[in-house]
Amino acid sequence: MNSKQEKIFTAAIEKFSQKGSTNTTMQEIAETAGVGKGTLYRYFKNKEDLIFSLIKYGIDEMASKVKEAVENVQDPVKKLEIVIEVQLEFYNQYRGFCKFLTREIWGPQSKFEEHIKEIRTNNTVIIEDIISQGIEEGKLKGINAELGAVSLSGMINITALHWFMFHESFPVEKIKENLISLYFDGIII
Amino acid sequence: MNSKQEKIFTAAIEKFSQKGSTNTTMQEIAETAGVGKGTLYRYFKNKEDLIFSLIKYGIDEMASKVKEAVENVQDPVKKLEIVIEVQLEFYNQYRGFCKFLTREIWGPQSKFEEHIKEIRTNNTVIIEDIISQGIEEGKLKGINAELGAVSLSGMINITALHWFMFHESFPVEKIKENLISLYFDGIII
Amino acid sequence: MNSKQEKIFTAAIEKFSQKGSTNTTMQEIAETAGVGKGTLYRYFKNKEDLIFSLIKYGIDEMASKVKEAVENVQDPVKKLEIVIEVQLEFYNQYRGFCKFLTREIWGPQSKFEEHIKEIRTNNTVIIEDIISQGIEEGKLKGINAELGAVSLSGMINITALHWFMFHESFPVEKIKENLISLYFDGIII
Amino acid sequence: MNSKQEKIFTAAIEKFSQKGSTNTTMQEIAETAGVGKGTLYRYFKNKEDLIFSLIKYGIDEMASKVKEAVENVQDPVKKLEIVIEVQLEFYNQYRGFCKFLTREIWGPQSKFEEHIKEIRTNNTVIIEDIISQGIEEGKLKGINAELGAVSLSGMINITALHWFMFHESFPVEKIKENLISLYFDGIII
DNA sequence: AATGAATGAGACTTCATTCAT
DNA sequence: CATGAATGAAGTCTCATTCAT
Repeated sequence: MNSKQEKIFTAAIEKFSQKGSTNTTMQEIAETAGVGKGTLYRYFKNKEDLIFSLIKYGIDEMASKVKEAVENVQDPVKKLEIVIEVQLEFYNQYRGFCKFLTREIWGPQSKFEEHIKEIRTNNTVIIEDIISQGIEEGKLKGINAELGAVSLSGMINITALHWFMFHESFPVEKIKENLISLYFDGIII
Repeated sequence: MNSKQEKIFTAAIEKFSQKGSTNTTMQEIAETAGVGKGTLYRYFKNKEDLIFSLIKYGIDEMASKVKEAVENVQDPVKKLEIVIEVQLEFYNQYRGFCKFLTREIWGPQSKFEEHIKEIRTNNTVIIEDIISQGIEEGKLKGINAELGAVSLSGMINITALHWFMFHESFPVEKIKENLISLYFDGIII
Repeated sequence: MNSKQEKIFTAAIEKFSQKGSTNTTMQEIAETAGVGKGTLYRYFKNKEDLIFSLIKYGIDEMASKVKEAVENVQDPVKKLEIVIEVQLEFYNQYRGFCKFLTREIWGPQSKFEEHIKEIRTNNTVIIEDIISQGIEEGKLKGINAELGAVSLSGMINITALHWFMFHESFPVEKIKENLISLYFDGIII
Repeated sequence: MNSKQEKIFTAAIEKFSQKGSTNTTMQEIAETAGVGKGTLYRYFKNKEDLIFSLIKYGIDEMASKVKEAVENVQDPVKKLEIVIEVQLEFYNQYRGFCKFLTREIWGPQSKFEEHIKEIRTNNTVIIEDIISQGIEEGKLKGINAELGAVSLSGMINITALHWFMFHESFPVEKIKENLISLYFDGIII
């Protein structure tokens, strides 16, 4: 990735996570990134494009990390455990992005609703497929796979966000254990 | 509640849920409510106050419905079932509010962060208390009660929102069953 | 006409005639008119709308003055004389508008080209009709009426503009005589 | 003339005639000319200089064509006929320049007002001198020579522009005949 | 010499808020 | 009390110009 674009991305996430995308001005992003205001518009068509690119970049990044981690694992139960672990780690490492993402993904997407749907789907579908596989193999309960995937997504996302906002520390290991216990002892037959 | 204030609330939720609070102008709210722009400022100090009042009103409303429904029930397991049911029903009935709330509650609270924390806590604490009670009574697993509460909250909220946005219908009964199955068979010993 | 709109019109013509519409900022117009910047946008959708409204208003004004002056005259030659006189007087009285109009009417109309054509036509057609009438009555030479109308329009407009820019005074009477002599002794049989 | 400068001139006229000089960016001109943006600044001090150079180049070109064509002619009436013919031909051949010129020459000259005056004068004075000569020789009416020159200029310019904008074809011969008839039978004793 | 990435002044426009009616 | 015309701070975006390569 281009180094200047990277600086802009980093600056944007920092600001967006602190103040929300709507309350952050392009001016602020430029200053934080250490570039001129006009430079932002060389790399992104407009503010909306910058936001959308960030969402896409972040989700794709997370999704690919999850895919990679799960690739050579066969057991769907083990796979789900890895999903939880990787996502928690990702959120922990990129807390700003986590905050930013949660807001934007449920926001009024107006212009790029379709893209957001697609992006969001890409992420959820990974989990959904694992659950479907697990159900077929008789290792997981026969619940609605989509609902199972969305629920897990929501649990992880909201819990992480809650901890970032209400607690000083984020004990990934402890939270992971709890979430797995909570989600597994129900879903495993 | 004053009738004019109610009209404003209704109009605001309608607009906020469609376009987000930042993309909604006071003008639009006034027009939708059928009152003059200046009138909004008789009932609310400013836009921020209107947003905050809405959040508070909505959450308090939901919390009081939950409290009321749970009041005379002893069994914590039954209580949790009721929580899920009541919240799903509430979101279903006030879909606009559900969308609005999810965005705002995780948004950049800037000015009234403390109030939001308090409000959000009020809601989560109900669930947390039920879980604590259940653990003491030996009916629920000994997980971290706060995490259990936040997880449930997230599951319900995100799942509801997902269904509103990706599916035509919202089969409350079916979703309730699935969520209960998912959450219960794990948390119940 | 609304008094504030009139103030804006006057201010806009003053500025536009001095610096051209593109080099005049909405800020300047607001200041000159003694109103707030936002007020401009209560009366006009945007800058383009303001420019277009001015053109339309001015041309309609001039056309209606011409029509009125010519109404009860029968002789087409006398009519043409009146046209020249009225237009010169109009340009003389509203020099700023004359400058502004000449630039805009031949400018890159982009968005409202069709409207401009219509407006410009409305004005030229009055002269064209008089010429056609004169030809039918055998009092004017059988030249192309449209060309005759456009030529006269151009002569008047460019001559007026030239005098405003290169001479201190604008001797309407003298110029009128010269133009009539020039245009008449050719067109009259 | 340098070949790269010529490419820039051609590109600039094309764009200016289409969108007006203010609505054309240096970027666009560079792209159309097939050179880098920075190169424009090797050949012209800035955008204003480019515009001014174009005006000067075009008018000088036209004026020299007129001068050349008129050089060995004695009769002032014949001279005027040639002026009309040459200018119409010139406009017809360089329609884009005709549009561009008409706008700019009457535009808000701000920075180079004096130069424009000089340039414009150069052109008008040729006609003015012919008229003066004709008056002295007793072949033309004793009207104000400057007004006669400006009027003819205006007639030709505006008529040409009108035909470019409102009609598909530009029948030079027909228009020439009409203009000569119109202008001559009045100005010739 | 030629290029085009980078810059930032400045333009247009929106909208929360005020206040005279 | 209610209204909506008026305001101007502030935001997004454009584009002439510079300068390192």
